Order: sequence, then C-alpha cells, then structure tokens
Amino acid sequence: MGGNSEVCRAMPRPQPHERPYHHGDLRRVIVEAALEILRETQSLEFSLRELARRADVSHNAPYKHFADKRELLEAVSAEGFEMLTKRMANEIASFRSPREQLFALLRAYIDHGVENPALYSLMFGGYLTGPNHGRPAIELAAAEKTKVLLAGVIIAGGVGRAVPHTSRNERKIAGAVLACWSLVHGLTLLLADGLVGPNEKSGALADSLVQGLLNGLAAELPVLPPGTWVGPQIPD
Amino acid sequence: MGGNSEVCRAMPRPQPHERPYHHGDLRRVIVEAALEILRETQSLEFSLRELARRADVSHNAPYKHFADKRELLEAVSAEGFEMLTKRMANEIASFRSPREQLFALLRAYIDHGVENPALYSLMFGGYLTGPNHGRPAIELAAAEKTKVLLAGVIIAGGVGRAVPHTSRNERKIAGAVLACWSLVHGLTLLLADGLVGPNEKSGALADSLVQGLLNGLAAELPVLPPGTWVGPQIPD
DNA sequence: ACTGAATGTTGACGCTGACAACTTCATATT
DNA sequence: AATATGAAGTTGTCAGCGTCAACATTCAGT
Repeated sequence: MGGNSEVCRAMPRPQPHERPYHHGDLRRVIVEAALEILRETQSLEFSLRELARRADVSHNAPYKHFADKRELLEAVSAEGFEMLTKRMANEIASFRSPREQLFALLRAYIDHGVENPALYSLMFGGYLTGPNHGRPAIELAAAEKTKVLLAGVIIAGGVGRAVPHTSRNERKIAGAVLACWSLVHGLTLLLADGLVGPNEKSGALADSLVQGLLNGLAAELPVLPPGTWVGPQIPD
Repeated sequence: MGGNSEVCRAMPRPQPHERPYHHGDLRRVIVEAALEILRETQSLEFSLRELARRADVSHNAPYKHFADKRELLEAVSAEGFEMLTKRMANEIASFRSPREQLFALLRAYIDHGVENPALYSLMFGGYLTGPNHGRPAIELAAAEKTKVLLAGVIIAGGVGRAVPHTSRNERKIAGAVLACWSLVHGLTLLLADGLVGPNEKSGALADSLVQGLLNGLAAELPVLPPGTWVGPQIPD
C-alpha cells in the first residue's frame, strides 16, 4: 500500500537523477510524510529519522524546521485540525437547513476521528499537553478555528431555536455547546478506540445520540453553575 | 513529593543492608513505580530502565515479568481501570438513591480522569490499540468491569424509570448508556486536555450536562437504528 | 562580487528497548 | 541429604533513536 520513496513531489525536481541541494519545501513534505506514516501504521511511534529517510534527506535536516520532535508533532496535530475544519466546512456546504448542517457536521467530526484514529489520538490524546507545556500556540490556533465552527453550527442547528442568542443566555448556550461537543468527542474516541462497535453504523449512532441530547437541551436546558450549585439534590 | 528510593516495601526485607537476590514482588513494584512516574511527570515518555532504577534492580529485570514495554503499559492501564472501578464503587456506596448514585459515580469518573490525565490518556488515548493488536486481554478484562458498573448505575439511576429494563427495550437502553458514557468520557478528556476550563468546577459541570442529557433521554429516547435509519430527516 | 543567513550534511554522544548468556536461589523429586 | 529444574535477577551487547556541534552548499541582498 503506497510506495515508500518518491515522496518528494511538491517540487517539480528538474533533474530526476540529482536532487538540488536545497529541498525547497521540506517542512511541508515532512509533515505530510508524518501524516502518511500515521495513516499507514496507525501508530504514534515513528522516528524523526524515518521521516527524514522518506523525504530523502539527512537525519538532521528536519531540525532546520522543527526545534525538536514535539514541535514536529505539534505541526502534525495542527494539520489534523485544519483537515477536520475543512472537512466539516465542506459537509455543511451541502445542506441548507441549520438542522441538517448540524447533523452533517457532527457526522464529519466523528468520521474524521474513526478514519484516522492515530491522528485523532495525537490531536486529543494529550501527548502534547505535558505538565510544563500547555497546548502549543500553533495547535491552539488551529483548534480554535475548529471550535468556532463547531459552536456556530451547534447554536444555529440545535440550540438557537430553544434559546435565542442573547447575552443573558450566554451561559446556557455555552453549556449546550459543551454538552454537544463532549458527547460527540467521547463517542468518537470510544469508536476510534474500538471500545464501542464498529458493528453499529457510527453515523446513525451519532445522529440518534445527538437527537436525544438536543431533546434534553430543549426540554430543560442545563444551567452552568456560577460555582456553587452541585448536582444530586434533584428530586429523586 | 515522595522519595525516590525505598520503593521496596512489599517484602519485610529481614536485613535492610542487603536486599535478597530475589526481589519477591517485583512485578507489582514496577507497575507502582510506573504509576508514580505518571503522577509525577504526567508524561508517558518514561523508560523501562528508569522504572528498573526506581525499583533498584538491573535494567533487564522487568523483562522477566513483561515481554516488552507495551505489555508493561497494558498492565499499568489495567491498573488504572481497577483504580477507577474501585473509586466509583466507593462513591456510590455513600448514597442510597439510584439518582444520587448515578451523579456520584459520574463525578468520580470525571475526577479520576482530571486528576490523572496521563493515566487516563494511557487508558483511553489509543496508545495500546495499534493496528495489529486490539485491546489486550488484561486491559479488556479490567475495562469490562468498569463498563458493567457504569452501565448498571446509569440504568438504575437515570434510564430505568423511563424505560423498564425489558428485553424489548434493550436497544434503547444500550443507546442511553452509550450516550451517557460518551458525554462523560468526552467531557473528561476535554477537561483533562485543558481544552475546557478549568475555570468551571468540573463536578457541577458534569452534573448539569448529564442532567440535560437525561431529560432528553426521558423526553424522547434515542432509538439505535438497526442499520438503515440515518439522521437528519427530522422536521426542521 | 561578497557577505550572511537559510538550509542540508556529517559525525558524535548518551540513552533506550531488546536479545543472549550467565548467576543465584527456591523448590520438588529422588 | 543431594541434586536437578526452572523462575528470577544480572551483565554484556547491539542497533536505533533524539539531539548537539561543526561543516558544506546555496540563495538573497548589497
């Protein structure tokens, strides 16, 4: 499945028998090689040197573009967020009603995770959020775009009808968005991890789950507590 | 926080100045050392050799108990599931009403993840579920216990009232349990990953989210499709 | 034409996971 | 009691890894 050399196709490469000393676009080629390995092996345990080999470059060339391995992985993760955002944006473009858009978007989200479990692990598995380093800037920026798109469609497609988007309702809306996101995120990971299914069709599964959640949000919106309210004193 | 030697306390060790040639309980000591490192560094990138050093043992001793590093990590993950199950069981023992038990259990689940993000990553982050290996047996066994406990309490505490536990309702119930689990799982990961909060109190957050979900489940239960039904043909 | 910054290369270092061969010791059988 | 057996721990070794330092090549601006 897929040859292991000839990765360098970003540059026309005028003379095939001798690569020019400078690669031209090594950074991107390396990130793409990483994505390729992730896709092929579904494992995060590849080496920087292997990437260099795939790019037909010395083992130290990547260090001119990434300070260390973590920074490379951050770039790959960011690329994953870009792919996810693009995919969701594409999906929702095919539908007109906000409701349909919402479901299409959530399905795209889940599919992205199920089809690329290793990449999804990298994005959300907490490899990169060590104790010292919070989420790196490059990743945060990419993740933020994803989040904004997600929130917008959720509000338009499911929550907006029940709760108009006024500033008074901000907490409620934030809670609803968080609930949706958590649900889909958790389901994606359970599916990607093989803890659920894959006997069930994930798309339909997601739809019905989100449907249930939206019903709940409409019935009685969760109120994000200002800090005091704690759960189970609900009439039993 | 915590000395780095004197780990060996499982065996009485008659002469403190000279360890007996055979350690006595090395396997457990190594797993505990791994948990300790995870807690201290919140990173999965520790070495087998470091564990051996902590256990005051040669760098190859662990190989008498684990075939390779992966098998060691599997054992650690399994231990994580045991801890989680124990913690949840403890929590629910403090409450009588199924509803209270449900919320207590979910809070325990979330807290476990938020307090030990690296361990939670190991358990659910897909490190161990490569392409070749599905979830290892030891981990599956431990995870299954967790799942059973979770499902039982969810059914008793939230779903049982709306949907009696008959065989006809099996799909509905499974869907409701999956929805709950996904929601809490996703929320836990978002919190552990720092993508949400921690400005909000996670316990209260979870309660309100689950509350919303349960309302939804009660209002109109999601029907897990037999394979055909696909989402968004809901009246818009 | 020259200089400096990017970019790519070579060589080295310590650490790691893993394997093989050896040592110690507890136990089971004779 | 003597001894064979094998589990548990040790030492030695190996290739591969991430990273650093020093050097080579090319491009861009003067």
